[in-house]
Amino acid sequence: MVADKYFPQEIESKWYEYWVENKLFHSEPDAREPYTIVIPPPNVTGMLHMGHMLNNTLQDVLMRRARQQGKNACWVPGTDHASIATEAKVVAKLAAEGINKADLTREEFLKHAWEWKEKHGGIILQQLRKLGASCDWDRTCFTMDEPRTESVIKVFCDLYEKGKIYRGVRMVNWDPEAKTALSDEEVIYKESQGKLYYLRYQVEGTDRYLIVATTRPETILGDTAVCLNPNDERYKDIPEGARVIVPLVGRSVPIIRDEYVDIEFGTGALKVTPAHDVNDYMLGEKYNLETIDIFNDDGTINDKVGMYVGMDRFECRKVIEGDLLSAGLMEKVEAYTNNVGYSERTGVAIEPKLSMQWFLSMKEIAEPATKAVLEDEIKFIPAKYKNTYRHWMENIKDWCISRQLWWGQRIPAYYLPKGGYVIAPTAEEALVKAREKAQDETLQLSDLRQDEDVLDTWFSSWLWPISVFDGIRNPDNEEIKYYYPTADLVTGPDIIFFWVARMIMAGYEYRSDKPFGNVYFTGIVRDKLGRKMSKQLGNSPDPLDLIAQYGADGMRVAMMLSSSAGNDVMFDEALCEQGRNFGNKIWNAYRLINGWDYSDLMPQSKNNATAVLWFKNTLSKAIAEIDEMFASYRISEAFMRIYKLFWDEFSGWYLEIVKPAYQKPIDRLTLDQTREFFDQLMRLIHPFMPFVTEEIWQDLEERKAGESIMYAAAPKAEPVDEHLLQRFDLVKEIISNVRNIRKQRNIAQRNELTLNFIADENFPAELSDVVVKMCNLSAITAIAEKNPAAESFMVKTTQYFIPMEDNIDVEAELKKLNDELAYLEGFLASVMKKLSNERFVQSAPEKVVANERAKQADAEAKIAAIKERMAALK
RNA sequence: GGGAGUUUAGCUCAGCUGGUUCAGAGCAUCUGCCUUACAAGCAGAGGGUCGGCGGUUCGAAUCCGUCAACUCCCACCA
Repeated sequence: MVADKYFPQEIESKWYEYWVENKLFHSEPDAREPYTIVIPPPNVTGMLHMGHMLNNTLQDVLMRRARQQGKNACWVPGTDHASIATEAKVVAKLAAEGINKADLTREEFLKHAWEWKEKHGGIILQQLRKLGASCDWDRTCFTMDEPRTESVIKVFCDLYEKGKIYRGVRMVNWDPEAKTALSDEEVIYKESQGKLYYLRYQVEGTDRYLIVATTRPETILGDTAVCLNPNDERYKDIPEGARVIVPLVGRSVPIIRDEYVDIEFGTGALKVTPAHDVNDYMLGEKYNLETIDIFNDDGTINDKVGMYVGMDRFECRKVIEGDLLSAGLMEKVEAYTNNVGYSERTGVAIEPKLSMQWFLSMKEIAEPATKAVLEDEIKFIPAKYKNTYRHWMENIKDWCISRQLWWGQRIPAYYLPKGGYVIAPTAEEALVKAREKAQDETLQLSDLRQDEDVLDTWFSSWLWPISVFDGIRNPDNEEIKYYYPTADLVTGPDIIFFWVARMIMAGYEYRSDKPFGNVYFTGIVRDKLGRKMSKQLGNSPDPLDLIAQYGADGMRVAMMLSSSAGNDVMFDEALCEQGRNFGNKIWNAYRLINGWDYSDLMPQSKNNATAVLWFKNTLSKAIAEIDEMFASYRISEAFMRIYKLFWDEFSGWYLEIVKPAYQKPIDRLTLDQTREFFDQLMRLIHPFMPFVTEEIWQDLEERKAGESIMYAAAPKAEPVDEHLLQRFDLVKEIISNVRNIRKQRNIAQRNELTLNFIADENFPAELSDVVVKMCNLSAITAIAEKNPAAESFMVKTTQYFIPMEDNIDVEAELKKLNDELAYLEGFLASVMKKLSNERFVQSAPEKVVANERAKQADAEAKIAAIKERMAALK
């Protein structure tokens, strides 16, 4: 017996515990077909936000649906160590305690970091439970736990041995806040308002000045050339080998000429700072220029040049601007908008910086991964992301995988005392290799120095679908063979390069197989004004508050209601309310049938038999459509179909038809069939609303201990009697017409009416009991002639009359008929226009033409009937 | 600068290979109802030149061209 009122909060935690206690989420390899999803691991110290809600609701729907289909469903949860983000948080926390990271040893810092992880880590997974996520918690992984770390190190060593990992000095994106290199993907370009400074460079030994435009005057400290376009007429007179003096710095640097310089931009003269600009770096390489790195790792000026030492780069820009002005070396300053790269994690402006980093060469590894997506071996939903993917993959650059951080997997490179390094998974193995390499058996562990850097977080998570089943360390284990490749991946398009593409590469590199069959891209959750949800705007509701208020089921419905694949979700709290209301509807429908008395003696009425037959077909038809929608990943549509099935067709029509009169019993057969329908409906709804459906399903019958709707088979579609459904639509239309007349004439439902009709083939005689009940008719009888003293209406070609004791409003009736006539004549005219068009009759398919002829006949019959009726009224 | 996508009712979106008067759904709105499952509800109603223009076709929301607006991705000329 369920409670009177629907309070989701009262049932949800109960069933979640039940599922967990009975290990209903747990999966082990067996004979069934596997269905696997690996969770996109959230940041270990993160908090749940609306994006997680959307993402995990979808995954849970897919999981629960798979279980209903008899698959062995396994959803692997876990968290990501998120090296930069987490390290930044720990640094900030230590700073708040007055501890400077620089004063700590690596070991001390990591101790703090692990403490932080133990304290905050996994909160997010606890939160997911509130949503009803059916993850196999026994399998919870962490990208930096031991098996995952060993896998990462093993892969690093392997790729190194394959010659795919190399070390070198390159221009990288430097984050002066986190003091680490970033990959290209971690840099976000934003338009910013800046200035374009025109600086005066004196041509050495002359009075002439070259005017050079730059957005970054502070980098003059690192200037090692000025570059002109060889075709630039303005500078033809400047002799080869001329030099200029860098303003303020006084350094003499060569003038070089290269077509790279855009004659149109600025003055056509470019200052070259090879250490601090990617393009300048390439010029520097080409012309063998000196490289002067003027910044410290934190973005302050170093002592290389001996000016402005210790000053922050932006502070320095201001000061230099003033100094240039007062020295008369500034021609002018213009407002200028340009794109500046910012760190995705810390938000500070990126400083291009030359440094020694580790790279993974991507070209080869990308090939099979590109092919897999283009050939639909892996399907993207929606498919439009295939283009994005292809474009990136075909222009892929090497991946900078080293980070100057401590929180992460330390690069297994060990430097020898006399130069050179070896790569090995452990220090002991490294020592063996080092002794061999150095031809020195006396080398000790303490002689080796391990690389200080850690690996990019994504270098760990790209292995996720494999490493969670230990498929890197033990490639032949039973689990990886059973669960891999996984079925679906649900994630956001923002990490298509960071993660999705790289998982595909790792999949082919390490399993020679795809990591997943389908990638379902969700959109971004925005507020109802279309703005991204953000902490600063304060427009991001706390999902847990919403769950507390509307229930997890309501929350899940809200996520399903407006999210077709790849589209952003405009979230509105009203959607949660709608979800909760639907839960309430289900609850009350169940309370209704649950409260019915039944009688074994009572035969099933024709009315009830009809209703049961109709709903059986309606249900089957819906199931077939829902199956189709799931198959094409139109999950929101599937939900909406179920929503309408339950609310309109089941509650609005079926239950109203079979509902016994007050305090009257229902016949046993109808009751049983209704409860069976309810059972099926609960199963259909369960993937979307697991809690309320479990509560009711458990109440519907005595269940065995540990039994759950989660494993009740999905309802199957039976063949549908379309003719019956069409005939029933006539019934609905008749009922609706009668209701309208009642309303217009203000006749209460409890007052019986008589309904007459002029019989023809469009009168659903076999279903008429339903009309009698729903319209509260004393009788429904055929008459031969029109009844002028009656309200009338028409359904298809059949005319209906409700005799009225008082006079009917002839004027109004005529007007009604007239409107209808006008409509039908217009309709007929449009049909005739087509049919009289020879070319239409010739070129249109037969079916279409036949259809038009049928419409013609139908309209003509109706028009005739209306005209007769009008004549009778007059 | 290059590319992709979007534009249909007040809002969020369906509308797949052109063909029913094809212009739909949910929500919101309006009207009438506390009818003993549910007012978190029931019964009804209104609401759109399918972004603009042009073309193909017997026939266009649907195909083509063009213009406009918005969104996103990539590149990063100082």
